[in-house]
Amino acid sequence: MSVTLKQLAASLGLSPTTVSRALNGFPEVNDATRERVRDAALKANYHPNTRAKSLATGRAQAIGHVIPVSTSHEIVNPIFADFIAGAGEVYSRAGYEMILRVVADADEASAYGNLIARGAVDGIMVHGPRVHDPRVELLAGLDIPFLIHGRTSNVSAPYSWLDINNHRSFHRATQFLIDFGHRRIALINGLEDMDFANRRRKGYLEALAGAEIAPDPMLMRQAEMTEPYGYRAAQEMMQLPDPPTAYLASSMIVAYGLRRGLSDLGLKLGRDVSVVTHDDELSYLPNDGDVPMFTATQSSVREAGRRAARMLLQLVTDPDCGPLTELMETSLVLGASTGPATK
Amino acid sequence: MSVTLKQLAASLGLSPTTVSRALNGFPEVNDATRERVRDAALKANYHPNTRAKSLATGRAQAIGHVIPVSTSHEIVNPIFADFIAGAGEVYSRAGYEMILRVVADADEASAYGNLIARGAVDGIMVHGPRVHDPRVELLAGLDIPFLIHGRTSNVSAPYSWLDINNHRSFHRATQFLIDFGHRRIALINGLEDMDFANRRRKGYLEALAGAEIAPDPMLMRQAEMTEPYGYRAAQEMMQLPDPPTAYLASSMIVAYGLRRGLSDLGLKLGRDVSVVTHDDELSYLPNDGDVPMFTATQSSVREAGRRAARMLLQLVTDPDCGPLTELMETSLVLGASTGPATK
DNA sequence: TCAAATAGTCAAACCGCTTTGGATAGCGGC
DNA sequence: GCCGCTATCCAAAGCGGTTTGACTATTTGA
Repeated sequence: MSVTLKQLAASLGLSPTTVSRALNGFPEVNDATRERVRDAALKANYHPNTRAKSLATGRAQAIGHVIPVSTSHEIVNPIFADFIAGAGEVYSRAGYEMILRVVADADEASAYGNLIARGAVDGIMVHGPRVHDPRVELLAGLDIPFLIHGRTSNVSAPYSWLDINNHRSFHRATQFLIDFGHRRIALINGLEDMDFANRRRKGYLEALAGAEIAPDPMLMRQAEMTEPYGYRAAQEMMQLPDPPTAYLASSMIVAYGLRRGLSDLGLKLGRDVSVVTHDDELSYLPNDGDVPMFTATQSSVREAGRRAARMLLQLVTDPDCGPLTELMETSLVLGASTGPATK
Repeated sequence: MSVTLKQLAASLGLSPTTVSRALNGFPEVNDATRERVRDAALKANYHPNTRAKSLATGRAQAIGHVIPVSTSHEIVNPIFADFIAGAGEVYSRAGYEMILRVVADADEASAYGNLIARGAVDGIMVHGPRVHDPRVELLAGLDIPFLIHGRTSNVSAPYSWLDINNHRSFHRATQFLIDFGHRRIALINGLEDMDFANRRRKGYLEALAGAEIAPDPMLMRQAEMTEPYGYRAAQEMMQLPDPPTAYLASSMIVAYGLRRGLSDLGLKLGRDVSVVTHDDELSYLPNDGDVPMFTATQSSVREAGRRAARMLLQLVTDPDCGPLTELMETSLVLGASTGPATK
C-alpha cells in the first residue's frame, strides 16, 4: 500500500542510504540525484514511516498531553479544547504529533511513567496543576522535558511553566471593585487545591487587606466551575443579611450562572450588582463587542497553548536551555457588568 | 534510562525470544520461567518500546482524531472535549494511544493521507461531517478503518458511523411545541452545511408541515453556535411584527444566549416564551436537577465518544466486520423553559 | 604527472521488538 | 537401546528507517 524507502530506492536504482540522505537534505548528494529522488518520492506519495524513523533516530517526534479528569465530578475543563487547539497548531507546523491521554486523576502518575518508558514522546505537557503537585517532582526525576500549564507552589525542584498572572489579575479586579465603592465582594472561585484558584484567592485577599476590608468566609466559595454553581452562589448569597454588592467569578461559565441567579432575583448587572469574571477567551463564549457583557480579566488560553507548545518544543530541541518560564499578564476589559456600589 | 528487552533478557540469562514470549503470554514458556521474567520486568520497570513494537507487529496501536478548526471563525466546537474524554477512556483501557491533529479545515484532506501513509495510526475518527463530505470518499479509498461521528448525506460509499437521531430529535421537539399551541417557532440552528444541523432543519420543517404551518424564513437562522449568536437571534426576532412564541436552540450555549436575550426584554422562559434546546450533556453545563432549566433533547456526547471508540476499535480488530452504524436516540426532558403558547 | 583531497555512492550495522524455524533435552513405548 | 514426542529455549531474520565506515571516480595541488 504505502511505499517504503527500500522500494523507492530500488525503483530509482539507488541505495536506501542515498535516498534517505537525498530526502533529508544531507550535503553529500548530487543535486541532480536529489532532484530525481524528490520527484520520485512525490510521485509515489512516499512518506517515511514515523515509527521506523523514530526508532532509528531515537526521537519520537511527539508530545504527550495528559489531561486529568476529576474522578469525583467527571468534569472536563472546557479550556482544554482551546488550549489544545493552540498547541496543536504549533506542533503540526513543527512536524510533531500530539498524543493525548485522558486519565482519571488517580492514575496520573503511572500514565506519565508509562508514556515515557515506552518511548512514546519527547516531551510532556502537564495540565491542571494543584497547589502541591507531586507530578512536578515525579517528572523532574524522569529526565524528560516537560512544561506545566500553570504553576505549583511549595516545590523545590526547578521546572518550566507558562502561567497567567492569576494573583495580580484578581488583585486588580478586586481593587477595581473597591475603587467603585464596593466593600462586600464575593469570590466564586474554582477548587482551591488547584494552583490557579489558590493564587486568585490570595490576590483577592491581599486587595481586601490593602483596603482594610475584613474577608468574610460567607462570601467565599470554591467548587467545580459549572453554570449552576454560579447560579446557586448568587441566589444563596443574596439571602445573606448583608449580601455582596459585587462578585468575582472564576470563569465565564460561572459568570453566566451568576448572571442568571441575579437576574432571576430581578437584579441587573452593572446597576444593582457588579460582576467581574476571568475570561479565557473561549471561541464560543466571546466577551467582546463595543461594550463586552462582562468586565473581565482577559487572557487567551488558545494563545497560551501556542506559546506553551513553542516553549516545550524548545526544551525538547535543546534540553539544556534551562527552565523556561513565562508569566502572561491579563488585561482588564471594561464591560457592562460593573458599576459603582449602591446602598 | 529505560530498560530494553535485550538487557532484561541478558540480566536473566535468557534469550530475547523467550522473554518476549513470556511477557506476551505465549504457551511455549515454562511457567516457572514466565514467573521469573514477569518479576524481573516489574522490578526493572520494563515497558516495551511502543515504536519498536508497532514496527515489528505492523500495528500502530493508535487511533487518529482529526479535529477541524473552521478557518473563518477559529471556533473549536466545545463538544470535542467531552467526546474525546469519552473516547480516551476506552482507548487507554484497550491499550491504544490517541493521536490528535488540529487542522484548519482547508488542510484536512492532506492531514488524513499523511497520517496514514506514515503508518501512524490503525484507525481514524472523523469529526464534524458536512452534508456533502469529501472526506468519506477519500478515506474509503485509503483502506483504513474509520468511523464518523455524525453522518453525511449524498455519499454512495458505505461507511461506519455513530450519530444521534437529529432528525427525529428536532421533529419531536417541534411537535412538542406545536402541541403546546405554538405556531411561530424559530429555529436557531448551527451552520447548515454541517450534516447535523441540516438534519435538524429537516426534522423541524417536517413537523411544521405535519401541522400545516408554513415555514417562515424570518424565523430560521444558522451560524456558528456561540452565546452572542443566541442573544442576537432572540433580540432581533422579538422585534418582528409577528415574533416567535417559541425557539429551538441548537446547543446549550445558544440557549443561554437566547435566555439572556429574552430576559433582557423582560420575558420569562416558560411563561412568556418557550425554548427547547439540544443538550449534549457537557459536564460543565449540566441541565439537570428536579426541574432542569431547559426543556431539551438530551444525549451524552461523552457516552457517544465511548461508544464510537469501541466501534472503531472493533473495526480495527476485525476490518471485515462490515460497516458498523449506530443511531442513538435522544430523550426529551422537560424543563422550566417551556409552556403553552400565550397570545 | 602523481599523490592527495573531494564528491558521490553504497553495504552493513543498528534502533527494540516480534516471529519463524530450528535445536536440545527429557520422556515413554517398543 | 533406539525412536518419536513434547516441552523449552534460542539464533537469526525481519519491520522501515538512519548512520557509520568504506569504496570508487574525479578533481585538485605541487
